[in-house]
Amino acid sequence: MIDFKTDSFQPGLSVDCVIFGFHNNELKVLLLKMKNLDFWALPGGFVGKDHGVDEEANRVLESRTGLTDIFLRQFYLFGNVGRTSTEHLDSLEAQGLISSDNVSWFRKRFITVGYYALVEYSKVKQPTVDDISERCDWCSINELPEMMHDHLDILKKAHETLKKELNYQPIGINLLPQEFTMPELQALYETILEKPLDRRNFRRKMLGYEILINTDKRRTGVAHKSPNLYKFDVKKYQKAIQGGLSQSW
Amino acid sequence: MIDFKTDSFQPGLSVDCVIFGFHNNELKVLLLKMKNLDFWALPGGFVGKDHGVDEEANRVLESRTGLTDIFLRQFYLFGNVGRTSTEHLDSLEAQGLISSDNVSWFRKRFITVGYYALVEYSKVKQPTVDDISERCDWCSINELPEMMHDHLDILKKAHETLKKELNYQPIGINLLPQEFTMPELQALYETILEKPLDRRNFRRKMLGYEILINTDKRRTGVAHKSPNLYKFDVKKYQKAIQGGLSQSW
DNA sequence: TTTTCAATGTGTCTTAATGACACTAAGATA
DNA sequence: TATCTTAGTGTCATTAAGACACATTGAAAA
Repeated sequence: MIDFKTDSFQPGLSVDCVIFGFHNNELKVLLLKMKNLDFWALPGGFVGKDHGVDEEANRVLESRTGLTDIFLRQFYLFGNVGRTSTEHLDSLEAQGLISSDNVSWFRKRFITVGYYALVEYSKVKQPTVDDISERCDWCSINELPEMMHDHLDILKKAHETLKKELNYQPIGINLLPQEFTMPELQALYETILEKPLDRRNFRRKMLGYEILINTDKRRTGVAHKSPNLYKFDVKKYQKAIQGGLSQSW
Repeated sequence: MIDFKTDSFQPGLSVDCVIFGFHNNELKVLLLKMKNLDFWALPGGFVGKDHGVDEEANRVLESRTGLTDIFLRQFYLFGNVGRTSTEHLDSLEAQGLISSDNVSWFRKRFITVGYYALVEYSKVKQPTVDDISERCDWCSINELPEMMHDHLDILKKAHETLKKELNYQPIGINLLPQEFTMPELQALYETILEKPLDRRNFRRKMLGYEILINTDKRRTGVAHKSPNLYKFDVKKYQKAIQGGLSQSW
């Protein structure tokens, strides 16, 4: 149960984080299952009156993953009037997940700022539940459960934005382990873009960015030719993010 | 003077519009000069409790330009704690531009949603002032006056966003008159991108998009060869905006 | 031990897009 | 009529992208 008696939050404003991870060749999102209810929500929070919105997004991310200094980007403000579901609020209230003191606070019209983060799946500590959620799990974006309010729209828009960002900047340093193979990197791109890519052309293009370092090690224990392990050249990677990769003009 | 006694607005939330126009080969922005004060502000508004944020942005745009159905896009939420200037608020108050009843409302921590619009300069009715502004003028983005709060940051970010958008979608249908010449279109691109482009390559690329219709008319009265007039093929233009122009993946 | 299998690594050709670049044409003005 | 300024146009070279096939490796199966 969250208590707002202190009135120390910006009213009608929340932050929701779409936390992407990559595992088993699937793009996953970290979601919370509401206690005793059949819908899930994006991890979110409310913005303290003396805290920046970015700050709150980072706090949410850290509280759910234990990670700091992570790629996290604001992508949209969702400000339609009907974006919250009164049915869902009814359910939360019925389950006692909103204190009676706070009911009016939660019933107000809310806008929410969407952020998306890219995190390394294996680095996320098995996320702990809180007062209002009974599970915090990775869900494949291909099999999403029913979601609270407009959280599905938020998630979809985050994914769209991510797809677009791939045209401007490299990706992977936050989503993959330190060392990875070219096919793994390709699988990540294919998963995000939801389409297959040519192996040879992908390799050529990716190597052309000059952000990869060949570690001269190989991944062993696979029932086929052992692939080469690469890591990112962090400096060049950052520079590529700054400067943007390919611009049309 | 704006009165908030009704308390019918989302507290601590505003909308600011960066309204771009193109005139004399300069990119211009519509700004308001605060009455008797030496700083200017983006046209903005507050979000009614039962109105969507997009809706309010459209209302602001229409109230300042008289135009509806205009390209208008949300691009960022500005949510830092210190983004409003107490000095500026002091000045507004000293000038009596904020009613004493509303002082506390305005002094609250505010976040603002940035929108940018592309409008045809000549179609904008000479904008009327309101209670708190004494002028509403087009300012060249190269010679901007001192601006209120973080409005310069907002403007800069809008311009950046616009530059990026040029990679994805055509531009001009909202900024240029119905009929225009290729050099005029090029000047628009050069102005937005802040760099010169090769005439021949620009023409080739632009015609390659297949969104232009040659009207077989010419612009007369110029002291040199009269250039051809083009117009946009609205259907194809819209389709190009939907589908995006060039994607790297 | 050998064979099989499944995935990896690699190079070339073709086509498309981009960048660089110079001359002729038109129309008003001097 | 000459001049001046800008518009219109085409080619070559370079780069990026798309399509495509075969040899290699290493575990697992035979």
